[in-house]
Formats: sequence, structure tokens, C-alpha cells
Amino acid sequence: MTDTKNNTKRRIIEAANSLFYMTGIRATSVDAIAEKAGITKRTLYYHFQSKDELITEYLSSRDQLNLHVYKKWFDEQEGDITDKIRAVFNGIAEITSHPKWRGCGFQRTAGELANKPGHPAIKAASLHKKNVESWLSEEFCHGSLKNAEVTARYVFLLLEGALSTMLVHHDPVYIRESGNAAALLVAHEMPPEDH
Amino acid sequence: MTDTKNNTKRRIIEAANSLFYMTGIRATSVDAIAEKAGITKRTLYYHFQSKDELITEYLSSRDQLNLHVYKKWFDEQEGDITDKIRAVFNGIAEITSHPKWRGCGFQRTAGELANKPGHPAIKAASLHKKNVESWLSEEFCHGSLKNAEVTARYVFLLLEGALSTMLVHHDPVYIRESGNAAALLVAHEMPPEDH
DNA sequence: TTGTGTATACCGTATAGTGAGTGTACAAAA
DNA sequence: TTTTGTACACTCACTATACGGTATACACAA
Repeated sequence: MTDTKNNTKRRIIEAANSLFYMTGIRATSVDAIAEKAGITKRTLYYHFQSKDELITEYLSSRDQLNLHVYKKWFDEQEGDITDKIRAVFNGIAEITSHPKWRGCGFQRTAGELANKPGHPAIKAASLHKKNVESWLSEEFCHGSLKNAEVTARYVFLLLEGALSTMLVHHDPVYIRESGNAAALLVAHEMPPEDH
Repeated sequence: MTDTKNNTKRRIIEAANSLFYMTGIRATSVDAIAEKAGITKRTLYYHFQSKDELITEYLSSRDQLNLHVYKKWFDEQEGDITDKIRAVFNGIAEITSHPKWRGCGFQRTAGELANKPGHPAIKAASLHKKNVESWLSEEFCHGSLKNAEVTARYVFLLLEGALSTMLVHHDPVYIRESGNAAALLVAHEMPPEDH
């Protein structure tokens, strides 16, 4: 049945998501994923052609989910754009402080696959990051920022810097300070009546 | 002879450096390192207790080397601090555009070892990043910047963002724009007579 | 000077386990 | 009857590390 198929496939991706993220791509065996999904390895290979394909689908499945979290923090914050941007960084500071946080899955996967240029999973990571930047750019346009695109890129770069620094230092202060820098750059481009 | 010992040890670290960086930590076998160093695996284990120890020494050996490159770009650039900072980002844009560039080794190693909190190699990565930030802070102090420490952190975060973004997108434009943002934040803190 | 003990530096060969991916068979659904 | 989804048992290559053993060099006692 197609329904069963999708269900099994979803369970596999869920198991892959959890293990790839917590343990790392290379350190996670296909056996472990199959076991966690409650199926045989042979069944996994019925649904996916290879481990590489599974890696790619894992990352792709995270794209909109992660983006949605950022959007929620942004939208639910009262105030002007600097307040909303700060809210995103504060949100990140909070979730990355959780002991189960293991860095940005997209960055880490791209890092592990750095020896395989052109790997589809790297493209999935690239796409996700482009989506984050585009979203920022749109919000800044709607907010009538002067150099919306460039500013979005600055904020995006600070976001990436905050994430990768958190992975190394495990100190959320860096994320909040990154948010300060972002707010500063955004305020610099705000129309006069808002500031 | 101690001389021979150091020589062998250095050769091992050199081989480890090359393979760990190009291929990744987990994807590199101890066998491959021994072979590249031209020794037996038994000899490698005579000089190093474990693969983990080798990983740690590999990263530690890169700390001052990488920092020195940044310093050189900074020192050799004529002009004010914004010019010098831009020179650092331009230098990074150049080397990261080389086809053999595989991302920041410290970030990538921290990413691969994310499932082993407290791993000595992660501490080595953390130390290196602290050294980069401290160096920036010192330079900004000597340059009489107003909020030297905070500004150094901002620039550091942009640097990390530039490196991790380059790993995902392979587009050096991001690095130059990151340099623009850094220059902007630095200019904002410069004493009036210089600006 | 000669002999003996000990540390250094190295090699070749196991070993116990894990890795991704397959061949074949069986059951249920279409 | 054919297709679809699943399982068991397997291959073969690789992996970190352990073990047993050897050649050289130097220190000190006879």
C-alpha cells in the first residue's frame, strides 16, 4: 500500500534525522537508522537507493521546518524591525543552549561532505541558507529598509557566525552580541520616521 | 635518537593534517595517515596514544599558523584600520576560492566531534578562535577604537559567518560583503581625527 | 675494555568488530 | 498472477587498536 510505504519512508527519515543530527553523518550507520526506524536494512534500501540519498532527504526535510521557527520568532515579536531581528537571535540563543543542541545541521553536513563537492546534500544545505537570506531580504523590503538586500546579507552572515561560534564555544553570549551587531546594522538603514 | 623521533612525529602530524583537512576526520583512517607518513601503523601508535590524540595535535599545530596569515594580511596593508580589516577579508576570499580549500578546519572538526562534548580537539578549536578574537581586540585597542572589545567580537562573528557561508555556497562575494559589514562597524567606532 | 641492562624507535601481523550494500525468499495486495 | 513491501542471512572490505618481537644506542659495572 502506498500509505504504508509513505509511513515507512517517513519513519526512516525521522530516524535518520535524529541520528544524523545527534551523532553525525559518517558516524551514523545505516544499520542504526534501520534499527531506530524499526525495520530491516534491506527495507531501508528498498525505499532509498543509497546512504547519500538518505542524507539529502534528511536535510531537505529540515529546510522549511527550521525556517518556520525563525519566522515565528520574528512575527510574534512586538516592536520595530530591530526588535524582531533581536528576537530571532534571542530565540537561537535559547535553543542552542539546550544540551541536546549539536550545531546547525546544514553547516555540519556541508562540513562533513566537504570532500565531496557537488554532493546533492550540500546543494540542499545551500538552498536552505538561500531561503533564510531571501526571507530576511523580503522582511527588510516590507519594512522599507534602505538597502534591504545588502542588509539582509549582513544579518545572514552574522547569523551564520553566531551558529558556528556557538558550536565551538558553547557560549550564548556570542549569539546575543551577534544580535546586537545585526540590530545596529539594521537600525542604520531604517527610514527616519521609525527611528 | 630524539631528533629522529621528532622528525617522525612531525611527519605523522603533517600527514594527518593533510588527510584530516582534505578528507575529514572520520573519513580518514589511521592506516592512511601511517602510509602517507611512510611508517607503520604500529609506529604511529608508538608516538600517539590514540586517533583522538592525533586529531587534537593536528588542530593545535594549525593555531599559530593560521593566525599568522591573518596578521600578515593585516600588517602589510596600508591605510587605516578599516583598510586593514578589509585586507583580511580579501585575503580569506582569495584562499577560500582555491579548489583545494575545504572550509575552516577548526569549524569542521568541531562539527564532526559535536557528539563528543569536551573532546580535547574541540578545546583546541575553541582556543584558536579565542586567539583570533583576542588579536583583533588588541589591534583595535592600539588603533584607539572606542568599543574595541565589542567591535572585535562583531568582526570575529562576521569572519566566522564568512567562513561557514563559503563552505556552503562557495561564493567569495559573501566574504567581501562580510568585510564591508566589518569595515562599517569598525568605522563607526573610529576616533574622529581618523575619519 | 668488555659485558650487561634498559630505553628508544620501529616493524609485521593479528583481532574483534563495523561498514555499506545484496541475493533470495516469503507474504499480502492488486 | 504479478507487483509491492518486508525480512533473514550474507559478502567483502575496512577500522581502530593490541600483541609480540627486533635493532640500535647509551649507561654503568666488571
